[in-house]
Amino acid sequence: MEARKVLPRKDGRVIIHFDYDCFYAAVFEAKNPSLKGLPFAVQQKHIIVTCNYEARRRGLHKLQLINEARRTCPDVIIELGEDISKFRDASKELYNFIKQYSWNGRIERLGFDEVWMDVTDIVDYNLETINRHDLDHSFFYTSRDDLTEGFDFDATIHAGHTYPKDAVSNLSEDGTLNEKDLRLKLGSHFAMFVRHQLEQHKGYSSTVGIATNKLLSKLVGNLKKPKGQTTLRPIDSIDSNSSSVIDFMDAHEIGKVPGIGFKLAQKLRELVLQRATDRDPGYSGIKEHVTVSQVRIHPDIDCDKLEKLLGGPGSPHGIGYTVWCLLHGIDDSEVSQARSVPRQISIEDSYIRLDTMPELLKELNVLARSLLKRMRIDLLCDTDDFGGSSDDTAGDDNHASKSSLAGKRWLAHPKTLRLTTRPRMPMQVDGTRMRTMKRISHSCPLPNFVFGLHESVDALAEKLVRESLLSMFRKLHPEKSWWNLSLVNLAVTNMAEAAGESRTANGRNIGNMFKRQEDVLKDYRVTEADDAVPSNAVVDGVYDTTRENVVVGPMPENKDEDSGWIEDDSIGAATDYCHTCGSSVPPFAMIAHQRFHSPALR
DNA sequence: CAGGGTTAAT
DNA sequence: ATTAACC
Repeated sequence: MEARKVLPRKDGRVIIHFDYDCFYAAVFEAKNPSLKGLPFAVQQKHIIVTCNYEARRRGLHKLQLINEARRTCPDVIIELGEDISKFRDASKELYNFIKQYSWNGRIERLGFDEVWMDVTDIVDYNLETINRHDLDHSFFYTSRDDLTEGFDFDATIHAGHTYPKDAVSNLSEDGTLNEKDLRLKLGSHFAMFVRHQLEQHKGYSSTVGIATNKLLSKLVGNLKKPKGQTTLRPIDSIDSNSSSVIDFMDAHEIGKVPGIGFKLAQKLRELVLQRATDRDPGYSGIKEHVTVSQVRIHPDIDCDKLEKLLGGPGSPHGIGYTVWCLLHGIDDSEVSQARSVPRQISIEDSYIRLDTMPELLKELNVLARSLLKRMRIDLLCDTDDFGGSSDDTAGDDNHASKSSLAGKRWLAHPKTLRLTTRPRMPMQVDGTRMRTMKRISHSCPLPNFVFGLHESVDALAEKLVRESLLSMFRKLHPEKSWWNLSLVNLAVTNMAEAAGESRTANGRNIGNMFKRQEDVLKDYRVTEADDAVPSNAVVDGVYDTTRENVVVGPMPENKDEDSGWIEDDSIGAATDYCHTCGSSVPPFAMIAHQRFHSPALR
């Protein structure tokens, strides 16, 4: 390994990061706009998960206890947000909306309320056509195909705010630096435009950051929190003695840097504060505010030392180098391509107390049902009807509410089923409870019967619990050990995409093209500018979307994996029911089943 | 370190 | 197959 000098940041890209403002609250407000002026919060279990800005003005904040919130603001309106399906739906809708403005498909979601977009290609295209002698009367092309689509803008300035606040605007005259700056200016105007479309057509406001990589774009957006946008201009002095990026990163608390989570942050703090962050007898609430600069300045900080400190069993290789890069604002990770199917589907719930078999079985059934429903929503698509639409006209086939399943096929088959629990730690002698959030999990092949569309979700869920989940649970919590769960999570992972899979066409397996449903955008006309929008950036555009969305990616290599899932040979017709847990158990297995219960009951 | 997740990298 | 990290 070489002693690296300043390996330069790559500033060749333009990345936009969107963050929808108080998203959960905004979803409720979109449906019920009268909430907007009122203090409004969304509750999950006993906490406020988010609240709108009116509520924040009155002293509420995220992750606040309900009681405390009501005391602080008796007028607050609270809605329950434990069922997250509407948030998921809204998130997908907004994501798909933004995606229409992407040319290269590099658009990535993080959680429900954040999206990155790599607009390098769009910026470069516009850079080629822009008139450098009349920058303040520029036109931004938002479509390659239709040159009437776009908006007027002033390319001499950034849209919105910038990080070096009012940086030396035209400091460098030598092409390269200005070119960098110009690219980000274009990016900022495009960001303003998309953000504006979002607000006009979907009713959601967002906060955005524009920079040359994912890390910086996300962080810089935070500077103007509600409804703002900020561009980070990478300005390095010629002698490398000063850098806006370094300055920007330096001020951050170490744990605020994306990619440095709880554990890494703790280790870095220990390094800087020498060995005493937590559990320091004598001190309880020390200020453990360690900044990026403190770590970066620290003598023991180079890639190798960091690797020794942070690397270990279970950590990714090269973590030291990665962290070193993050501290310096370097992040070469790509904005990932939009995917047509998720990598994983999981659902979970948490419990105050879950320590008996009947309760567990009930909860497993509930979770399994939701999981199967979600699989049918996210993984099932209409089988291609060739032009002549299949009876989707008036004739609702026999009342069938399940009619929708008729012509459906699976876009992907998850191959793995995973059960995760978070055991509640037993009480200690002093009555305290070792706080541990650790999860444990067990996985197994997902039985193929779950893909059957003729059986009801309820029936399939029961079968899944009986034939897979119970034995998995037993491996996580072996007999003899008493358990009390604070969380149960069920997931299907390891998606095998079924691209050209054709079981029906014997022998004939023509590579089938499938076109994604195209979102049909009506023509839009924008008339209003956002607060932060400079008046000259008012956009006036007409859009049409004939976006081809070809699914690229590895061919499915569909290994067998279909054809005859062998039933668990020990499962016969279940005729008896367990008196303890109520599950149906084949007679020959009842003895073992009972044994399963008894030691657990102490 | 709350709650209901998702993703990436072992 | 399991965990860390992120929202």
